[in-house]
Amino acid sequence: MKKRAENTTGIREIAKRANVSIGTVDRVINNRPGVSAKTKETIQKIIEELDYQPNIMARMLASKKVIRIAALIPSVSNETGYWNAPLKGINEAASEIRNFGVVVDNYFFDQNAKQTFTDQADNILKQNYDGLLLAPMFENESIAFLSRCRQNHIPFVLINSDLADQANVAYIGPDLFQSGYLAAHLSKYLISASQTVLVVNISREIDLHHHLLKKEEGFRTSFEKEHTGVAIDKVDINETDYDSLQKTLKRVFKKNKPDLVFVTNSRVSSVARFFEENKIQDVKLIGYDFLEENIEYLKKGTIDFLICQKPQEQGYKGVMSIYQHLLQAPVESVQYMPIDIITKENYSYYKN
Amino acid sequence: MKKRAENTTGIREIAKRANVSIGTVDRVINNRPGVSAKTKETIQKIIEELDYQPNIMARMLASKKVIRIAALIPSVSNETGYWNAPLKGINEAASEIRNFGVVVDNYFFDQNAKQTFTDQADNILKQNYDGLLLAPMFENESIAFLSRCRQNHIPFVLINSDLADQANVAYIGPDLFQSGYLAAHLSKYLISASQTVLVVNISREIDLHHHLLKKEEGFRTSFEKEHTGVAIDKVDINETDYDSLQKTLKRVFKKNKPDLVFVTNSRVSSVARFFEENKIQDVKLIGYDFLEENIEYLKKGTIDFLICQKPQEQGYKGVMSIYQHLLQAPVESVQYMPIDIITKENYSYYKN
DNA sequence: CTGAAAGCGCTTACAG
DNA sequence: CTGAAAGCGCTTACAG
Repeated sequence: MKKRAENTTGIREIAKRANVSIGTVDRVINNRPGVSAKTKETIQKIIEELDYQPNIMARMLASKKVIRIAALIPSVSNETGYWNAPLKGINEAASEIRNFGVVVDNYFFDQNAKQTFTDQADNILKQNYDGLLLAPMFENESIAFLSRCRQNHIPFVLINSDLADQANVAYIGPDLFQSGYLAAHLSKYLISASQTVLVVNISREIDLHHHLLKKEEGFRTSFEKEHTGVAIDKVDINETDYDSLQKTLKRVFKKNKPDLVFVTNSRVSSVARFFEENKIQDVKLIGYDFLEENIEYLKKGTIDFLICQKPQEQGYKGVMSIYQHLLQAPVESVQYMPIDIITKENYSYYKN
Repeated sequence: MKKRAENTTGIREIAKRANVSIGTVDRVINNRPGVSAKTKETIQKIIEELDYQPNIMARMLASKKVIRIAALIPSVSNETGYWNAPLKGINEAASEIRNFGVVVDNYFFDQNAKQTFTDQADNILKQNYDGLLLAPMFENESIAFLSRCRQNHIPFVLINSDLADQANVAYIGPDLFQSGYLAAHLSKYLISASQTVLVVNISREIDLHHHLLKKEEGFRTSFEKEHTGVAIDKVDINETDYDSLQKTLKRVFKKNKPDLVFVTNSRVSSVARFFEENKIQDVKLIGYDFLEENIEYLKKGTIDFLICQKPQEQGYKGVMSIYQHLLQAPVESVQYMPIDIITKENYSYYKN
């Protein structure tokens, strides 16, 4: 390896040109008070001329600072292993930047209990982190939390589902509306005009899981726009255990059996199980996420296709984005994930 | 931000415990000669006990070293813009690690002239880089080049197409065989048994573009394995200009018109143009890569689907992998890209 | 074979 | 408002 070229652009060079000490230069670079307007100006001019870029390594070393990032995401439940993937991405990013003085602490909440969310939010605020990565599953609670983060000048990125007007550094995740829209578009290949579609939202806190509703909205819009004459019913299932789900679906199917079911999240495998146990074979089924249980049903043909949006990458990029921001580097504020279609034919090639 | 905890694990602490100077500790950490076997051993023991991890930032700063990486990839020709995407990924990675004393130099060669490849290879070897990123489009020339890299102890990663037994740090790109295999699998939905398929390889140096042949092999294997009775013809087109291509295809189609054409690289748009100009509408068409001209034909329905394998990510991960390796971090040695299927329905959501 | 000193490009008290 | 000194955790000559 070669030696770095003689440094003629450092803080020392600036000091020499401005006829001041490096301490003064440091003050204006870091916007610290105690510099006369005049010297400040001359120094800034020189900085521009030299196109000075601070040496991040020297800075981190000298300041002995550690960048502390908190990540708050749902815990992996026995109902769905989805959050394994974002967590993996978060940990991957964390280990890549550990060498550069960054610590990432993971916090988890139960998607079925919003109290656990607010508890963890309080926890995080007490610890005074430098940045936050959040999966804002509960809308109102998230908004309250983020408002307190803003008060404490803690920048944050959002992953998995978006929240409008939160002054977040970045959103990394699906375009929820488009995701539902594409699902509808593909559905049109599976059914014909004037058939019936059923949208199924499964969540104990549906009113709070705004992201499900955005997907539903995109789904409906696609059908409405193209005037297919397809009728769209919907059902919200507020209990996530299989028995409750079965009871509800039985009732709905008895009343009006659909030709296609669109499940707005990863719990599509429960519906597939319902199909299997009740020998329902003529109903198409679409849902979300590359989970082992979903893939099983995809293989068998019970599920027709799954939509997946790179959950691991969301975690990885989420951490990297907040880190880049804390390093004062520019960060793309909206990073939509691609909308991947998983079928029986290509699932074995998919990388989560 | 918090102060880093009191450092009780640094080189200084090791020196104290071993009753030596930090210079000696440095020598054993970096495997430099001039340390007695005995002190070396005691120091190593302490390093293990403390689970000592060197501070990369301090190391880079003190050594004034710059990590220099060369990237050698095809230039963007007017025939195909494919290599824009990997280049973008390379540059993205380069700018992310520039702060950490890394310089990435890009070199380009003309895919239609292997001389330009060997010239650039010579160039790179003269400059004594610390690491190399290579798209080994020309098989024999690449093998010769890499053998010289090994002699010079320059580690390298391969992207886009693999080469066996080269002792590379990593391969990042498609599983070529599987890519062709999946293409064949999906083709079966477009045609029926006992129809005819034509494989088209377009390249001025086909014998050297081994990666096209690997895709063809996967494609054939899939059909053979499932005994569909489909007949597979093939044609190699050695001139990449449209007129030559048209002439050849006209001849082939006259003799035996296929029901489906599989183009093994991104030049599928030329075949689409041929279809269009000659009013061929009943032949299915499959090819590679998310390029503007390909997407145009996909929209029109001339191309049925495209296979795409994250070219930008290949460039990004290629640089990051060689960088991690030079930092002594472990790197996954085979990183296959997902095999994405692009259709009229989902192309607008695809991220290259 | 080993040690002591200087320095990498910054930041952080402290002194004036 | 400004400067001089010490130090971050290493590496690099140089001296012995």
